[in-house]
Amino acid sequence: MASNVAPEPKPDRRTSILDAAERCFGRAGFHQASMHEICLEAGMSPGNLYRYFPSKETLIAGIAERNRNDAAESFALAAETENFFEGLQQLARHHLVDRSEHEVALCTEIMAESRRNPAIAKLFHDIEVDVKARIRAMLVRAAERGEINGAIDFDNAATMLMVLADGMSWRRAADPAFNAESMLPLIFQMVRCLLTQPAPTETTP
Amino acid sequence: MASNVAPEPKPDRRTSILDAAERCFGRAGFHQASMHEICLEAGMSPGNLYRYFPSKETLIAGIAERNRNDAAESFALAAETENFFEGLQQLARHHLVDRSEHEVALCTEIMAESRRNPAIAKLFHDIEVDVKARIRAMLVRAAERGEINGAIDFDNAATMLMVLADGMSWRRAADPAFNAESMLPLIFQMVRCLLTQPAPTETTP
DNA sequence: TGAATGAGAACGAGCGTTCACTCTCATAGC
DNA sequence: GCTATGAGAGTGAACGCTCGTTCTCATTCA
Repeated sequence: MASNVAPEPKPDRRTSILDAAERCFGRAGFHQASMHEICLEAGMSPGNLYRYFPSKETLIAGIAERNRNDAAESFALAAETENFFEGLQQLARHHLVDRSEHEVALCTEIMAESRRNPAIAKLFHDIEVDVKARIRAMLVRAAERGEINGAIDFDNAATMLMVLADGMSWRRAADPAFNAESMLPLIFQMVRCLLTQPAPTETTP
Repeated sequence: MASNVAPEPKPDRRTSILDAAERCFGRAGFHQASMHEICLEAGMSPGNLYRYFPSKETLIAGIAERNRNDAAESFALAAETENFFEGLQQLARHHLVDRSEHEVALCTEIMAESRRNPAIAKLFHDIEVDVKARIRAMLVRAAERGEINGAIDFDNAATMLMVLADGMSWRRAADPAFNAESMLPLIFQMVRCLLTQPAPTETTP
């Protein structure tokens, strides 16, 4: 991380700018946070900041990319556990409970932005696909080990787990007083049911 | 709802402006849609539009209020069914599947805005509280009828249902290709489990 | 010395908003 | 019947301001 081979002389400068921007964006939103504000937060003049990021757009993209990559990475770690439900529990705690309010706020911002900024949308979508593939792989492995029902639709089940995670995120964003931890037992009750019971008769009345 | 006692001569003008604003906001976001754009969409000059809404802020608040009220209202209707699971199914279809992509987009915008605009936050929170109370009442009534387990924690269960709904919303927002309808069977499998099975042993390891 | 690094005033564009004005039309006065 | 009156709907150029960005110039370091 410290010494790059080729042409990245001081990555710390860039990350500290991203840190400052993240604070401002989380506080005020992508389009209400001004570059002056970010410069102030980063302790840096506009002229200098623009030597590291050529536009506000790239700053937004940088934040979004870093945030999404962090999520995907933390995910990859927990996906490697031997016991499926234990891995899932660890994942849930990290992703649903431990995240700061600030991170949750940033997520809502990225989400809203990705609906109108194609570059962000692509980033967002690619990582979503990656995460879903990982969850699916976790499920398949768990089924092979006999931990969950092998007859379920793995794609739908993976999507459902993402729905649950998203729901917890949105709830945290909507209500600062929401106690994510207290919901975990119910979440796991439902997930166990989802993954171990036979699929319901697919009636669509 | 109507603030003035007597002289509300042409409410259609206000709603048609709100309609135009909703289209613009959904397309570009609250802070990237310009008043000029909204004026154009409404077929009206800025000067005239400002006779109906004194600021962009009030326009945003108007949109958010209308949107939230619509959601709460559609909710109140379905909550009155006799059979609990039937009412829930109807509610789910209306709220999770039938909503247009545009409405979903607007929701992400309102959510992001409510994290930094206290007026919107209050609006948002009040309606959330109202909806949760309604769901809770539905659950209590269902328990009295013996449709669901009477020993569950009604508050947590109501919150969990909202988590599910939020998750579906967010998933739709994140992925335009997401097929909400195909998830309904799984949702209902999980909800049945949540509401009819005994609560899990509350281990927090 | 020369390149890298940094500062901060300045710029033009675009924003939300205002203001001076016109148009429309029902009523009043003759 | 015809014009004067006045109130409200509607207009759009213009304003002040803030924004993202750039430019010029200083400082630091090797």
